[in-house]
Parts: sequence; structure tokens; C-alpha cells
Amino acid sequence: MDHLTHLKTAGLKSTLPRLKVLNLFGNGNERHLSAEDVYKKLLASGDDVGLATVYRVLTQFEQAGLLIRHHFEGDKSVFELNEGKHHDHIVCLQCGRIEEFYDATIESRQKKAAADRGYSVHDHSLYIYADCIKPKCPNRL
Amino acid sequence: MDHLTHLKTAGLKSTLPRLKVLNLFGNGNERHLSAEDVYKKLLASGDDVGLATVYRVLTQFEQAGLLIRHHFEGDKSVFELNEGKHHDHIVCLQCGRIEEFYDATIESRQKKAAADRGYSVHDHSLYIYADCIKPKCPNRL
DNA sequence: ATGCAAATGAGAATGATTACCATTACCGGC
DNA sequence: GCCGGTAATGGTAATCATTCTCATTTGCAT
Repeated sequence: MDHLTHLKTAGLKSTLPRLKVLNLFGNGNERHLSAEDVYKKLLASGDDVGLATVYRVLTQFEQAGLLIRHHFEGDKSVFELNEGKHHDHIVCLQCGRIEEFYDATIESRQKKAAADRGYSVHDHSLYIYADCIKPKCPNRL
Repeated sequence: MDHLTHLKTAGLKSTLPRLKVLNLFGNGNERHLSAEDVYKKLLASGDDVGLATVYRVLTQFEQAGLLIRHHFEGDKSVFELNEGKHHDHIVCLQCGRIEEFYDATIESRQKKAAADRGYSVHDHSLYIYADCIKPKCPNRL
């Protein structure tokens, strides 16, 4: 399903700002972007979108299931493209790098923990805050 | 270790506002409180503390390890007394109830996930967002 | 008791996000 | 391909949580 179809499916008009934002997430090298990030990247590429629009569009995309919103430590929301495969995140406190991982055992234990206590799960978030210790971390300890 | 000792250990003067806040968490029925919650509760009990002080004190206590800060969905921070036993949280999206749980398997799988990828873990947060379906939920579905 | 550094509190300032509203851009029907 | 209505945009003001500033007060060691 391409971007245009995505928007239609979500009942959203196919407008320039929305396509630009989707593109950013679609082909970008960085998967995890805040509203401010998106705004600045669009400005940098000469695309002129208002900050208010960026916030609106991100929220709409989240509600439409196109994006996933994260609340890492800190104040601002971060978004990533929803590609259907749930995963959790490791955030490097030194360089900000975000690594994704999936552990079937963790997933099933979570479901069980909630079910055992009589809860019907909507979703869940697991963030591990850590330091890169491999060469890849520019601020490595 | 009592409250006074706690403060001393943390290198914090034993002042009235600080003791009042500690008391709130110590004997309160609700373990999870936001800054605004704390402020309102103190006002309600006739104790007159400034909002700025509440924020300051909560942050100091967090740094001293007396409190743990959580970022549930939504914008505001929530604090709970650190009683040494790590646990994760299930948050009811209907009534706001917060239930704590601990799963050793989840913990160890998390450690492994991070270690396998070359990370040195600081801490982690696992929140399950769900609906109470037991009689206990006032807004039960 | 005394003094001084640390803590407090009121209100201003900040940063992220949302609301308002006048202007503009989609999209279906002619 | 043009028109109109409606939804979308964007600039700015407003809001919300949180932090900063700074004059005043308090805890605590002497």
C-alpha cells in the first residue's frame, strides 16, 4: 500500500504537507523523529510547512495507525513509522541512538501478567535506557 | 531508616516542606502521585507549600533515590516511593488505576536483550496500558 | 542566641503542544 | 478543465507542565 492509499484508507485528504511528512518517515535514514525534528527537516529541504500543521498531521497519522508515538524520557513525543511489526526500544543515554528489538518471551509474559490480573491489554511500551559500549557510540564511555 | 535519616543520607536539610511531601508518599493510600497531585493534597490538608517547591523537592528526591519518576502516557510525571523492589506497571485506561507487578523472566530477558547488543543498562520502564475488566474498575466495560 | 548558607515561595519565563481563525488547497460534480 | 464547498493549512495566541529568578525565610552548626 503506497502513501496515497494509506491516506485515503485513513479518511485523510492527500495534501502536500501530509505527503511530505509521510515521505520523511518512509525513506528517511532516521526512523524516530520528534515534531521539531520533522519541522526542521522539512524546512531544511525547502518544504515550507507550519509547525502547527506538523503537530496536527503527526497526531492524525498516529490515530490512523500510520505512526506510533513514543514517550521516551524527556518531554517531547517521538514518532516512528508503523510497519506492523511490534518491537521494543533500547535508548542510548549517551548518544541518543535508538535500537529496536523483539523478544517473544517478553511479549507473552506481558500478556500473561495482564490477563492473570484481569486486564484487557490495549498496548504496552518497554524502554530500556542504557549506554552504548560498542564502537558505534560516538560518546562511548 | 526513617524519613529524617533518609534526608540526611541524601545530603538534604530536614525542612518542613520536604517532610510533608515524604509523609504523603509514606502513608498515603495512593502510591502514584503527580506534582499537581502532591500540591493539591498538601493544600487540602492546610499545609502551605509552593508549587515550585513541590517540583524542586520531587526532583531532589528522585535524584536521591527516594522516589521513582514515571512517564505514563500523557504529559505529566508521576512519582512513587522507592521501596527497593523494582516492579513494572499496568495502567487502566478507563479508571486510571495503577497495578504493580514483577516478572523475573521479563527482567532477565531484558537484561539479555541489552547485553547481547552491547549496551550497559541504566534502567528500564515497562508500562502496560489496559482496561480493568474485573468488578474493581469503576468505569468497567 | 547568631549568622550564613541553603531552602522556600511568588511570579515570570520556558518549552512543548494545542486552539483560533482567516486564507488556501483538495476533490467531486458540472 | 472550471467551481464551490469543505477540509486543511499556517501564523499567532493560548495553554499546560515545568523550571528559573530572586527577595525573604529557615535550618543548623557554632
